[in-house]
Amino acid sequence: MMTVHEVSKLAGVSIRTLQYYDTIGLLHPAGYTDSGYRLYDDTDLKRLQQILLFRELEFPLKEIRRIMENPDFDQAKALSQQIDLLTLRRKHLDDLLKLARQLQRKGENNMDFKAFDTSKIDEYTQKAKASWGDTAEYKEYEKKHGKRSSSDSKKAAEGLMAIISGFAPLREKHPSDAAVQAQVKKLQDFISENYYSCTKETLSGLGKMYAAGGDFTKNIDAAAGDGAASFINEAIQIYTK
Amino acid sequence: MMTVHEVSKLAGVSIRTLQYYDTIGLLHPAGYTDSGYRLYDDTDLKRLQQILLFRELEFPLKEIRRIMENPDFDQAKALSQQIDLLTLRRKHLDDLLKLARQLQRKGENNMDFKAFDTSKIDEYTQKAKASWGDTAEYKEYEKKHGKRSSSDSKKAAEGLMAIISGFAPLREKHPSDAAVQAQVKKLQDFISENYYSCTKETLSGLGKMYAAGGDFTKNIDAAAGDGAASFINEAIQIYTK
DNA sequence: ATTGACTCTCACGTTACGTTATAGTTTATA
DNA sequence: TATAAACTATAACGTAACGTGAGAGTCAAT
Repeated sequence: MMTVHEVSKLAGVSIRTLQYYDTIGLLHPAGYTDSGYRLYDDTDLKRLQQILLFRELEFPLKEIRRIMENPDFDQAKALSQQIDLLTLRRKHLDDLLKLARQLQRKGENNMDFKAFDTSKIDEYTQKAKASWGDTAEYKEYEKKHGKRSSSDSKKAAEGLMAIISGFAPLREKHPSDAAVQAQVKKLQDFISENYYSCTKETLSGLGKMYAAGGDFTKNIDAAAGDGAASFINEAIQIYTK
Repeated sequence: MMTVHEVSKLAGVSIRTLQYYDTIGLLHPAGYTDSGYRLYDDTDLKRLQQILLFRELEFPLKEIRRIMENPDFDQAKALSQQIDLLTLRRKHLDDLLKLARQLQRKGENNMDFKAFDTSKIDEYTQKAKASWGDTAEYKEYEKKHGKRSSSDSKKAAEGLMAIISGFAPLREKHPSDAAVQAQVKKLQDFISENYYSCTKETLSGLGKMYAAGGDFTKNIDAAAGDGAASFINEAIQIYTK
């Protein structure tokens, strides 16, 4: 059993934060002393770790609580999503870095704000949140963000997975093989049509995310065989170079 | 001249945000129509871009204003620091990703919170802020964070640069050469003693930052010759593998 | 028994906007 | 030319996640 001070030191959060998390019901300590001092155990620490991961991804504390309160909360699933989101964020940082370097070199104008665009991250975040039960909020979101009904987006997702599956019979070839590369182009075109303009750069980022070990990796490997995500990523990296 | 709506669309910020930035004096539009509508020009857009970069790095708006108000505000210097900070953040994300993957694999406990530690980022942020004039706040910060007086830290910095300079005569050799690798080890030991425990992993991250094109790159190249930062990074990457 | 280091619970302050509410302005259309 | 549709303005209150004292017990060591 650890005191607030000890947990604070170990986890790098303030004592006030621990107190706050207790009062809002996000993280109750395992117990209290007679005099009301908080006492944390290992389970609490693990929970805190989860919370901090969500927090790094800028989930509101209320959301985090809702997600973790859920009786069918799935730690593995959460980690999967967190990995996807972290990968997206890394991509975002890379974009910003590139912009900064451009500005540095050209000293002059580069009136580009695409690097600040977080819509892809936001979208995945929304989906992730929605996958944790609250159907009401999700419908709300769908209504707000255009009419693409969930049946439409399901159809799009199916089309995407069909293309992904198309990689399965190509697995024996080299990623640089013409047939494989053609399939990559198919993928790019499909994304451009159904989601957003998919430049080579965007595609490269997607490839990395596919192979990052999160939900994407799982789904892809399930659809096109183990190791498929990694294979596709290799093909994409060749294609985009 | 663009309206709020147009700027909002282009830059991906809300109209409210533009209004707010105007009232707090962070970004005044170039002019107003007779009826009080805001009108922005290209200069404003460039300024907004700078602001957004600072904001991505979680600088408080007041700080951003103070920095950019400063008559000797140096855009190039700002970009340099921003690059360093973005690089640090990327490293931070990589750490989190690694932690998440570990948790995913081992399903079991990995009671490690080092990945959440942002002290290096915070420290550099403080230094960056301090370099923009406000000596009062900086002294305050030094007082708070232990007694390492600025003379002490200057001595440490000098020691570091001495080691960096030590790479200069080795530039003709291959990064994997024993002499070069020995120098890398010297560097690691020095950092461990004077700053923080410098694992191979930490060192690898530092190497990348050295070569990222920001302040570090500049200082290193100035001390040990052009291209030195990149050379040192290569040596580090070999050493840490 | 006292001191110094911890801890507790209020309770107000802060940042960066989101969100109405109310009202004037400009543009497109009938 | 009237009038709706779309845009913009200020004002003012709401929110999230704590930071920062204030005032008051608690615990470990001297």
